[in-house]
Amino acid sequence: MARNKRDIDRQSKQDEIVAVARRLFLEEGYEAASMARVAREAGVAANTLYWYFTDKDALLIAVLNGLVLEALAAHAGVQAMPLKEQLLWLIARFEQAHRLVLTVHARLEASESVRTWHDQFHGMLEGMVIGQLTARGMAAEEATITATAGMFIVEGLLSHPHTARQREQVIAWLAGRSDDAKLITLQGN
Amino acid sequence: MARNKRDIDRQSKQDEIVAVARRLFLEEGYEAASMARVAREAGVAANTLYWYFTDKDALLIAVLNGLVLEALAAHAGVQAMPLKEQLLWLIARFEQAHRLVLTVHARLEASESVRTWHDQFHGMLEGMVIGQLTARGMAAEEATITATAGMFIVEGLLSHPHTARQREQVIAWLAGRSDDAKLITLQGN
DNA sequence: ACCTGAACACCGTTCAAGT
DNA sequence: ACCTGAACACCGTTCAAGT
Repeated sequence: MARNKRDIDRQSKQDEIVAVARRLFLEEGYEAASMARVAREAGVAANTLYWYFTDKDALLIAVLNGLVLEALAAHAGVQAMPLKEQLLWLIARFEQAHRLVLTVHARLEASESVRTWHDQFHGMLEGMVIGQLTARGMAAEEATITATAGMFIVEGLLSHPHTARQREQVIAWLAGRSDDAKLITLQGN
Repeated sequence: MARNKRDIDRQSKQDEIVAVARRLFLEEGYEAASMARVAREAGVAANTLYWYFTDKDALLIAVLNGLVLEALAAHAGVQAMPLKEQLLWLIARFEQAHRLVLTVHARLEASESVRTWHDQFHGMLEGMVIGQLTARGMAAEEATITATAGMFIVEGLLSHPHTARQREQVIAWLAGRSDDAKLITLQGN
């Protein structure tokens, strides 16, 4: 909670750096966008970045949090749609950030902070999917497995170039699978 | 086709370097294992590596080719098993190489040679899965989609830490999906 | 043909010094 | 508190020189 002017200044400066980093990370990739480059485009010396962020991974996480927060806000507008449409929306939205999906996975082993962020993100997203599936009548255990498989498929689509047709088909396949599970659940009752 | 002694010498020296690189890449990761380190443990100067390999990505590809070739040979012994068992075998086999799965994806954009290798590998593996699914009676188009989704799920399992129980369940879920498809195909006839 | 020492252009990060 | 110039320890890679 930023109170006084100093905190607000610090926050806005930090935001400015994150904005530059976000643009460069998305345009050229995490590895190709050096700290020196980010600093130059933000109008500060390279080592000044370390006054605001402990290291490059912390800067990455700040960028990711921004992207996720905006996506969550935008998701409110589509959360009433069928799950299949929501997944297609999600993939389309994160397509421009597909490089960062690969980056996060690549830095999992080297950076504990990235690993922590990744685990929390996965947990949150899976929780949302499980919630929707159970609300639609799927059994809890089946919903958990379906959510895990669904995450993997979404990640796969984001990580691999593919045609619009392929995307449609794979997501329809996934949705069909969860429909079957619901049917089986209902038959069981 | 190595004919004379010189070619054989070159080949064996190359193999020696690849063996060292493989051990280091698997143990410490591609990024952490520097060219200097590989060279030192192989008993040559760092720049000597560039006499045998054009760059670090070429060395990575040589390591990957070795792993894949050995896996293909070993696969002969399990190819009669149900697809579900084959997938579990595949995941168990590449578990120790899970870091390299992330590495390949991370280097897709930066390195054209890695991208080419990755695309060929995906094509080969998907082809094998599609072949098995159609041989078991699944329709061609459905088999293609199932194979794509299956690859994504296997990659997801290799990329994310998980329990043996989770692995069993997700693979069973996937196998169940392909059984349903076969059933539908048969009903259609 | 094969191998090397020395150098190059980077990289993320640290530190002492300034205001 | 905030920012910097200079340096540090690396990195992959290149090149001229040796045998």
